[in-house]
Amino acid sequence: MSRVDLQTLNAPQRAAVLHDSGPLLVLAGAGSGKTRVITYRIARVVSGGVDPARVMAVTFTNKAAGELRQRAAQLVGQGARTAWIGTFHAICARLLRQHGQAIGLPASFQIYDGADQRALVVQVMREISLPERLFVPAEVLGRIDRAKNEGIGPRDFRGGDFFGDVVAKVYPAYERRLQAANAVDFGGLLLRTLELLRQETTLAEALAERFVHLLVDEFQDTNHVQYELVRLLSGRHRNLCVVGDDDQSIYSWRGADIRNILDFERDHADAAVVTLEQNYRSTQTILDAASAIIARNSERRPKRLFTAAGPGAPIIYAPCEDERSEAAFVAHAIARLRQEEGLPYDQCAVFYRTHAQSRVLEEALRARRPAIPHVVVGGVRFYDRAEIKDVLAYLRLLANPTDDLALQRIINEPPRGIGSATLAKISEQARLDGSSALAAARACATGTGELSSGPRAKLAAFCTLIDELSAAAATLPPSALAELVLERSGYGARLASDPGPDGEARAENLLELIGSLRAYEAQSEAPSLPGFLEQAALAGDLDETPEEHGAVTLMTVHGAKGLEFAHVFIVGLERGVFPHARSLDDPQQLEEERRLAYVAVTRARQRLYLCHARRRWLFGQQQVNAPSEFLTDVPRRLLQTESAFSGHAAAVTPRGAFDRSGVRGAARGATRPAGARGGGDQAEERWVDSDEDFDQSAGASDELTTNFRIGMRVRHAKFGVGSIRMIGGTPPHLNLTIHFGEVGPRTIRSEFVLPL
DNA sequence: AGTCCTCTTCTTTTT
DNA sequence: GAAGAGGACT
Repeated sequence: MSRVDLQTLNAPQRAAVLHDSGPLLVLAGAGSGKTRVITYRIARVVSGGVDPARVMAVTFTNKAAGELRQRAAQLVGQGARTAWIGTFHAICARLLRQHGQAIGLPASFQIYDGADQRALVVQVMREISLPERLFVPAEVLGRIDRAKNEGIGPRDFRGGDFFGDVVAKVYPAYERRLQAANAVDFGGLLLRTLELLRQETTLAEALAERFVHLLVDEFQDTNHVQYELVRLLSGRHRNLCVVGDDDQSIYSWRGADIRNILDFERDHADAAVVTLEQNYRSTQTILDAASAIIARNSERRPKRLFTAAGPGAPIIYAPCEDERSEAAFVAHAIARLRQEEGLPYDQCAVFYRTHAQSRVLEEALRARRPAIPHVVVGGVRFYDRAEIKDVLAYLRLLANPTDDLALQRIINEPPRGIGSATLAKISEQARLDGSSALAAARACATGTGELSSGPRAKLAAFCTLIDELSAAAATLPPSALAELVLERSGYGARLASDPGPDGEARAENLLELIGSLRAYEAQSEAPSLPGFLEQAALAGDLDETPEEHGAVTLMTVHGAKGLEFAHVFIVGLERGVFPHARSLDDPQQLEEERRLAYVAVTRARQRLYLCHARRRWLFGQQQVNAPSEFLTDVPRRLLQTESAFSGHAAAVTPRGAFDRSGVRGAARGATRPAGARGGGDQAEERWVDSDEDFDQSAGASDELTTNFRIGMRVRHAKFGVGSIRMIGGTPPHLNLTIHFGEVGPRTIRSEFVLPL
């Protein structure tokens, strides 16, 4: 291993790299050189004589896979190219393309992304007349996805509860539709691969024989199906190296099961375990803060990060009046860093819990005198933009004529006079014939059905268009085909004739699409339309992180995993924002939020800024939130408060005052006629308005009053306004007063005193 | 059939 | 505050 210098590794890292054979668990704390261990290990295995083509390394994101591939190539040279390095989804797609026929999947199958899945669920629900008002399609889909992640196919799915029984009706129909469209969804890529390996045991054995070494990155994020896949593929040689950090498990909502890493030793009795605790990234101060946050979780392997670096600068705590001054603070601080320390912008990053928070920050960065260059990573995926999806739908239909979803998307896009009435006839025809929508459209256009001549001619014209394009698809490279689609469909012309402000942006996006098609053709060995569509479907929204662009990076905490920056700002540290409101009443979800906070904090190398806003405009409403517990968990000695900014922070909400206009349900509900449609029923909302700065709250006074609104549903009346008082003394008591709004002349009000 | 407007709903995180 | 659905109007 010529270029692998073991001397640069610390003892446990070296142990992990040199571990010979058998299962290996590497518990890698944040910033402990995890990627290095993986790449060095690959290099060592290869230099030890193993054919790189017999090494598989699996990651979760395309970004991580790309980095791994690149760094492996640096160490082993071009031979690394033949190694199987990719995301679970990409590797499964590859296996299914090669061998999927055995389970009835044509090699040209399509990959449906989240949007496609949702559309499909809506269709199925309409088909079996499930009211969307009652059953939210996204939740139905969520349940289906969860089942898939747990390895439960449509046949094995049992509802178990009221909602589950509804899902049990949708799931099989949904799966049938997928099959009919020759499509596989994200979960299906994994589940069907598992199905394939279980059914085709010869194939499974051959693959297990082939892959001498299997490495899995971010093992804490594996779900049950992924775990099984790994188990099967590594079953022959048992050289399974899993790397992960239970404290950084932040994808349980996607089916990740933290138990996979916590129980690895139980499942592999002879597993070697290496723990990497030395951190090479952050200052001790930052690590202390991170430890203080994560220490409150119960489900974790105890470990303690340490660093040889000194304590470094204190963490800046910035309480702000509202989200705008919070954003202004961030912009101000970055500008100052730039001015006083000459810090490059790309050394700074701002993390938030949800994408919705990025807007204010962008505005604030743009508003500064010399505007601060910035990049927002993630958000709307490129391939999710409407115009891109439209053109892709044409391409998909050409690649796969049974893709009904694609047909429906473009049959009247651009408008060509084919409306809902015609569409209904087509789907009726498709149902009668048991054919695809495109075939049914052809039948309607040529047959003597009850379609009147006008629509029929329009439909015929559309069919001719598709025929013409399919003929071209046989000979043209994908990029030329896309151009032809734009030209012949009239899509390009329509876009050109629409010079709206974002019309230009959309035209640009289409050019970029053509560009990415060309890039794909240049870089791929055997470019094909299905190949490109696969790449597009599997592309994530944060695949390329432009760190070299000299710009401040704005992203969600989820997007930040695996990255590091010299200066990190975490904004919106408020109860209800981060931790997210939906996690507040579930201890397990709260633990995940905590891990998320841990991930955020450990991204910082030198300086960390923790911000929160007292008031925030959210849901189009002014809200008042208490500081996040993740903030208050950080020991005071690590913090330096910076409230001098803009003077707003000094303003304290008068005790007991509560802006009536902020009371959404009470104000609106009162004016709404009784018995109006029940659609307005809201999910529960809660947040707390604290009068006290959290800095002073502990011990400073024995009485603390906060106002709050609580949401509850009592028939159609909702929401209360109230106050909560902590009464000192031993034992301490809570005084809870709730106004349930006015009913006629009466105020409904309740008061409780609760011992703690 | 298409367009425009209003009303409603919903907001986590993503391969 | 945005996007989607549904309704009314052209």
